[in-house]
Amino acid sequence: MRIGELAKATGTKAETIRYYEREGILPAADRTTGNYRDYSNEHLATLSFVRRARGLGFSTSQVKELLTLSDNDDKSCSDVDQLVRQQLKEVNRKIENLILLRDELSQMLQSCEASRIGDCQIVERLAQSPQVWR
Amino acid sequence: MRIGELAKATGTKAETIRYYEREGILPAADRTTGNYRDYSNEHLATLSFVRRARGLGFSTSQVKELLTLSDNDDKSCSDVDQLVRQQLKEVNRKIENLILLRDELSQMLQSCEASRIGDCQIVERLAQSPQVWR
DNA sequence: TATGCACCTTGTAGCAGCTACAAGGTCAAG
DNA sequence: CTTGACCTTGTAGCTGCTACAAGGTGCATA
Repeated sequence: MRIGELAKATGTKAETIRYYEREGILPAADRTTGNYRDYSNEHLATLSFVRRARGLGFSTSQVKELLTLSDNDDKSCSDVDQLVRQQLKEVNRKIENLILLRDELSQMLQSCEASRIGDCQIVERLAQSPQVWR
Repeated sequence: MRIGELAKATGTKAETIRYYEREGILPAADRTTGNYRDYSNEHLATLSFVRRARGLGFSTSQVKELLTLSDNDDKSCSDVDQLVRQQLKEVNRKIENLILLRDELSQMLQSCEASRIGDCQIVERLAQSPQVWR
């Protein structure tokens, strides 16, 4: 199948697929006589895997690791487990930070609604609140 | 005050401060005879504002807007309110996505612990699960 | 006065993960 | 034989910094 078809099938832009090839994330495809990339079902499966892992927040280098691991059937499972655990931790960290952030933002909104007229309390808050972030 | 001092005072790298100047986020400072940037307390206040807003997840262009708004005292409050509301919405969206993501990741881990030996269930899941993300 | 050292200057390139061109080649339908 | 959809490579851009390199400044000390 050509790049456009693969793109459609996986919801990936053709440019992104070529980018993955350049980066060694997706193996290079065979070429047709007209020099078009010619993808196999293997490619389709791998690209789906890649997109899924990326969608789960794994970095491209983590995705590469996952792909390598999933190729060697022996001893890989604990390593994969480790990667997933690490990613889960990271996601939890992000969630916590975002919740703090959300609380601050909604407090801002509340303080604004309290002050009908006059100086904007939000701006004040932005300028003065304690530096809780990060 | 020189850039290093401002950097320390705000927890910002000097390079980032110069970047903000280039991008028109922070106004350019006066120069000393030796061509060093010489910052005022106004700059300090503005940079604190910028860092705080960035820490709350506002993009640099949103930060610019906020700064412009906070300069014109009239009619600005509702615009600021709008920006904050928009950002809050964005943050909530991110939180929801991350929670979905977390659930998937922990399900993966559970399926892995279930299968003591043999093929890695995580890899299977990565390859096959429905495309829930995004 | 010389020298060392911390600090500053500009300019440029790099990071991730794409995305968006431009300029041209291929191929099937009409 | 032309049109138009698709493909090719190459390069530059996006966000928000960060990290150099090569050189200038300013102050304390020998």
